[in-house]
Amino acid sequence: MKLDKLVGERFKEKPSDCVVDSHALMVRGGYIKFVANGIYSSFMPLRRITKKIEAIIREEMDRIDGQEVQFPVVMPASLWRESGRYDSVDNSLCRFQDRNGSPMVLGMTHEEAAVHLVREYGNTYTRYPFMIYQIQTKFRDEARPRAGLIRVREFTMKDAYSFHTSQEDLEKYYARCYHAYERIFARTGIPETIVVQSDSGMMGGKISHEYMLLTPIGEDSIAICPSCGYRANMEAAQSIIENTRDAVSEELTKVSTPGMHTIEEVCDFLHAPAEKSLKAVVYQKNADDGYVIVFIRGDLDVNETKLTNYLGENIHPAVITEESGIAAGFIGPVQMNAPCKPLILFDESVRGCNNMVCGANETDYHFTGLDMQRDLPDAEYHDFAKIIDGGICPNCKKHSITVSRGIEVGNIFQLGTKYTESMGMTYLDEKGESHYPIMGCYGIGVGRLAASVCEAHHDEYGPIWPMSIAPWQVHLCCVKAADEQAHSTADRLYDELQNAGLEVLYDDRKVSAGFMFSDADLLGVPVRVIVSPRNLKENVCEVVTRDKTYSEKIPVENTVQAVKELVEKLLKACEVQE
RNA sequence: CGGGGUGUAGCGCAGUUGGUAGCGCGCCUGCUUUGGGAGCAGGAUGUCGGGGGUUCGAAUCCCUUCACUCCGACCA
Repeated sequence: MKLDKLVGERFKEKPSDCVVDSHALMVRGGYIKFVANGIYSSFMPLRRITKKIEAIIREEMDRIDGQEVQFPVVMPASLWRESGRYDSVDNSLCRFQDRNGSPMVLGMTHEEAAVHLVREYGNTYTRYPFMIYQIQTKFRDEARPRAGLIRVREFTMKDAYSFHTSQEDLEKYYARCYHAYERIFARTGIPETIVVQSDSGMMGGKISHEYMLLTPIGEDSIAICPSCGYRANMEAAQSIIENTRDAVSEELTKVSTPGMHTIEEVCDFLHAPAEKSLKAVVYQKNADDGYVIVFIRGDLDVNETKLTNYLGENIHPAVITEESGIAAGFIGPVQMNAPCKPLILFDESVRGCNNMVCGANETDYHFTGLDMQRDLPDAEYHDFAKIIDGGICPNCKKHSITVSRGIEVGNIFQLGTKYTESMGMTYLDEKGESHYPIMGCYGIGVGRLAASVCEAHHDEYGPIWPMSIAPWQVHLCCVKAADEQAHSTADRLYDELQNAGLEVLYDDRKVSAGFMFSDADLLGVPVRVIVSPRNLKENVCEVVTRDKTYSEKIPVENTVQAVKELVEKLLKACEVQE
């Protein structure tokens, strides 16, 4: 490929709406162009990268006996009504009508299509297990796309669905897929990706894991225990608190706290530490706006995923109205008799505590000396708290938890029978009895993976692509292309490098060296060959790597061989052992 | 969905008593240059996000609408 014919411009200035590096570099480097909110077109360099990523994914899926299929992007609503998701999913599912007025949806995920495809095929136990996968466009009308390709509305995803006749068989296959995913991320250049336990939510599944690339720009928070290796998405991490109880319980006393709404204000005013206060967090159920109040230790936060899972329905932060009778800012568990009849829940962090500060359910008043055992003997406690940095590891019980940010580049999920049951997929076992197959599902966002590799491997000048997914393997620069000898030498090398089976991007534009090198940096090709009159005086070419770990002057006649060996070495470095 | 911000050339931005639409980069032509985004000269590019209003006159003032973006909520 000649660089002067490459469609897509590179430019120097950072677009003002880019806040993460991978986004800015992909726009500046001529990889993507913004089309609409969360929707991008890709130029050739990114297309070449994603094709290589897809090829790696295919190899690994095929290695674990996957069969590549393809589902439609547009599906009839009836298919989604079978699973119940046509009504249950929020408006991130894009619904529309065709010319006949039939309701249709754009595929945001393809469990329904997968079950539909194999519903008849899978009617006998003899055909299990099997896995089908596709690499295809998804559309999710996300509320808030951000960070370039990290979170978009239209994207390419590899999604896989496995079908089993027993939980044991699913688990066995799940382990193979777990391993295949580790290989995929290692081969695409981010072996540092970690696996974390994740929330399986209300999906009916039991176990799920997410593959996270740790980076400050990530959208997920991950609890990690360096001591024992425990790793979990914060949504799923159990919070353990050592409750303290003073030897002497004070009297429950109503005190005036005029205008003190927040925990900080109240605790400052009463000279009490936040750990000795009871915070009320108010939610409403999405379904009927019924109020839910969670009492939690003042210094902790509610993990809304845990709360949603406990309730079995979705919630949102409450709008506290006059009619509800809730005294916002002064809510407490004692003498709570608001007309709206809120559901009262207690977090484990306040179990059995005494001498606590809490609201008195009366504007401008709090109680001191609350004793959970004495004053609220019937309280039931559940884990609703967010795990905190420095918190107790649920596994090894040490105070060792660190919280980091990460990008979710993939997930695997033991789905169970949610879709096979709802969609009526059954098989007959050897005794002639009918059962629902058990499913697993496994996803990887291809574009997000490309952006994540860029995020993990770049410098201020551009991406540094790993050889395994680089848009080209070699970037041939002819500095001072007006010089006849240099140009003819570079032309010859271009042919010879290609004849040696290498993917070459050739820049023979008559531009300044600085301009040429800046473009090369933005394109991030791992090996660069520089031909110039200056080098030719010594009869050499410069061969350097984008990451600057290698820089040699090679005699011109040996250049092709040296470059080929270097490329092979770098390719090999991306491979993983069995 | 809640709260903030921004819309002026491909990109980055300036533009207040309301009076002919500007700068830098990029682009085109020519010459000179050429090892980390070169110099000179000339040139092209705008429904000032859209609609409505006030006014002799609106990028500028008013109303309205749309888009993008950031923080939060949501995320099958």
